[in-house]
Amino acid sequence: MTPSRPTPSHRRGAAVRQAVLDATVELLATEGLSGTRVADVAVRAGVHETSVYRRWGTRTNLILEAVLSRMDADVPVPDTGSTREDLTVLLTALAAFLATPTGRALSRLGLTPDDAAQNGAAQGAQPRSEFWTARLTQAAVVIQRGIDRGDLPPDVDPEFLLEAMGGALHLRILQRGLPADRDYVSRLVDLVLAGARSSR
Amino acid sequence: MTPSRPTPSHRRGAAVRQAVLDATVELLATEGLSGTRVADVAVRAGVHETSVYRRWGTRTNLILEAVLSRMDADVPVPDTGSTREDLTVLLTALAAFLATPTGRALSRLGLTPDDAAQNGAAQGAQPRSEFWTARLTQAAVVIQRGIDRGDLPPDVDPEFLLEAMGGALHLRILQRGLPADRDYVSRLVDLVLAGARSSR
Amino acid sequence: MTPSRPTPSHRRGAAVRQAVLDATVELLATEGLSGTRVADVAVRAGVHETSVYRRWGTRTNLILEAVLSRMDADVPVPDTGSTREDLTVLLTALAAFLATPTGRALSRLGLTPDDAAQNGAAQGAQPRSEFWTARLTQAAVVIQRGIDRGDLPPDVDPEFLLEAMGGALHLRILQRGLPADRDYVSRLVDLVLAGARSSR
Amino acid sequence: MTPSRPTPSHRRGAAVRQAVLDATVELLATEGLSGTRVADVAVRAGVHETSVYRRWGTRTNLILEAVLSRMDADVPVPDTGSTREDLTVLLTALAAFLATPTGRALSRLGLTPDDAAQNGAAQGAQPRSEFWTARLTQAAVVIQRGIDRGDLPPDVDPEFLLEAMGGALHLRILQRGLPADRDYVSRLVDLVLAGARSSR
DNA sequence: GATTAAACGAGACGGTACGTCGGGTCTTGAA
DNA sequence: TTCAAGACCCGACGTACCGTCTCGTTTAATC
Repeated sequence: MTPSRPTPSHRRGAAVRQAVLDATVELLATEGLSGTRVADVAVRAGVHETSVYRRWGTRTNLILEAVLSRMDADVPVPDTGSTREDLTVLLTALAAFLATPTGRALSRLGLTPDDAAQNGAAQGAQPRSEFWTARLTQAAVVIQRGIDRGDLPPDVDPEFLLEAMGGALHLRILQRGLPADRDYVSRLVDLVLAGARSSR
Repeated sequence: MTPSRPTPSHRRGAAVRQAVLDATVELLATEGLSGTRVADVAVRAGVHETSVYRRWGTRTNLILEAVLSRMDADVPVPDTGSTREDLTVLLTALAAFLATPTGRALSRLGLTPDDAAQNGAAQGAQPRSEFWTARLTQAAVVIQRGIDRGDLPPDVDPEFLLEAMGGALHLRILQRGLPADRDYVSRLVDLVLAGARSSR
Repeated sequence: MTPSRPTPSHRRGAAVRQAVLDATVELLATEGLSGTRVADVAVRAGVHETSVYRRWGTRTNLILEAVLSRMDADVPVPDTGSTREDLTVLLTALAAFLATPTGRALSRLGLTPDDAAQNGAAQGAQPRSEFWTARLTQAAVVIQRGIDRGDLPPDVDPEFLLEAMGGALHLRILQRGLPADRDYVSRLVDLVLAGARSSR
Repeated sequence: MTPSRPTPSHRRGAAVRQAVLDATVELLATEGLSGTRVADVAVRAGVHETSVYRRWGTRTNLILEAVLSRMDADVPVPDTGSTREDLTVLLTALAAFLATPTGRALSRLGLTPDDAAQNGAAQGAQPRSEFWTARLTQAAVVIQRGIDRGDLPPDVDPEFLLEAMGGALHLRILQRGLPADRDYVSRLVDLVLAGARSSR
């Protein structure tokens, strides 16, 4: 299954890192979030548990990194020439990813440890938050191209629109456990596009 | 099935039940999700830990029930006479609830145990899923009144619209850790209302 | 198996008592000591758990009474006309009983609750102790008949001899888990009889 | 399999092991069997409860090992030059040990878990059984020396005699809760010695 | 034959201990 | 320096079973 993973007893740096990340994603996919234990990851990666802790510090960090890297790979930003098509493709990929055990894990990781951000302001590094912001910013080009193309009015807020669409999928798939098929995505894109064109 | 007359045990049971649920909500609010331990809940409720396990079986069940009952109480369905206003009020309340530690807990509870729904179909009872469905159905009257009033075209799908709006808040608040102020809610309502009026 | 046990919903006194005792012995035989739970006994006896506690107070009391009554029934005092034969029969029956799960339970019940008799003197009722004393006294007639018959010198201590023989079986069967066959019993009787005849 | 050199983990392990065993014996002596809780043992040994479970698996295993090691230390095999004296010393020590809370615990530990040995044959490791066998074998030299010395006929069975004497003490002290003073031990030795010399 | 007290059914609860799980740390030896 | 190895710490979860409590209900003896 996994390509011959060299285990020369003492591998170094990047090799260990990648092996662990791969093992994490695999376990996430087969065992789910709570079934993904650091010890198991270590065994599967052919690495000692201590090494994992040395590098990532906590289980949450490890999983977060694994999941986010996976999402980056699985949900690319398309460029088909059509705003509508771009969004459909993007959201379909997102829906597919979220339906995955790996994707499901994302929603359960909490901002940093638990809900540390109890006080109004975000005081520390919040990897997940930053990730979403980065992700939305990346995807914003799809909207931007629509504006440039004249498909959309120039005053729309790209991130806002994407947040609305992504959020719908998030809620439907992750919270409600319902599927988001092509038709659903289509209606969603239509709704938001129509709203964006006529609002204000 | 409902006992014709509430036996004394039932009466005592109900008292215990409520005390535990209240204690859970309180701890959720002050200690956060991971800080809410069954033992502490029991102490605070003046009840023995075993009684909690007898009734709810697992920590997750307990917290789920507590959170959901709380949300029902904190996010009522308004009826102001204006569709726009109804939605604004509803979503503002939802946003406020989600920003709460109690609300935050909701997104981290997973469908039933972990991600048990690995196999395509939902095979068991999934309290959270059912809850959202019920919640959206309840709130659908707001949209329906808009249709009756002529505010919205008759062919819109109430749950779909609510899912889109609720999802946006969900993603923004719970995943991104950003606030959703009144203005944000406003724009969201505008977007979806405009989309609903002109799409298709 | 059990003869039609009348279960007219609310049985009284002696009937309940006997049903519970029977159920206890049965469970002891099939499930062993630690597998004999009060709740199970109650179910099997067709009686409510509370009734068991009302009557016997503690699990230990219940089991003790059940075991002792059983031993009285299973290990009768014989009278064959021969001292040697009497002892052989008696000890063989005892060995058989001790090899039983029910018999095995006896050695694990402790004097009263735990080891309450830490202080030198026995301060309370110790049913098991009394039971053994009574049992040895009963069986002493076998020795006494031997004395009367001239088989044994008049100054031997009946209880002492029985204690030695019973103890050997006890240790061998209950502690060592070894069988005590007819030959073993025979040698034991020979040893003690020979000792009693020639000592002092 | 035995590690050629004790690794540091082993060294630390041994320290923990001894501390736990000591703590167990102490608690056994002061609190009795049922008062000896794993948690308390751990605290007293300055070790975490989990470490105890890691090593011994169950409370029973722990206590068994503690008790048996203690008995080995408290009941040495004497060599006074006189068979009668050897036996008296040996049995007196045994009686003293059995009268101890620690000794008392021995009789209540069951063969392995409960009465698992329900089926005729001993299918697994039964530490207590093996212990007694080893103990009797050790003590057999006392009898053997008696034979060599001409005190006893050459065809007597050493273990058999010891079992008889040990069993008497066992029954008297552990089951009947009665004391076994020096005179009692004396009579017991006399009885068995006389029997052994003249029987058959 | 109605009344009443003792015994029983029923079900939840209190309480204590056992054992499990998994995240995370520490020490030492070796590559 | 990094990693392997293995025991440990720590804290929470969940389970098992004993025994108690309250109250409704039945039964048997009494008036």
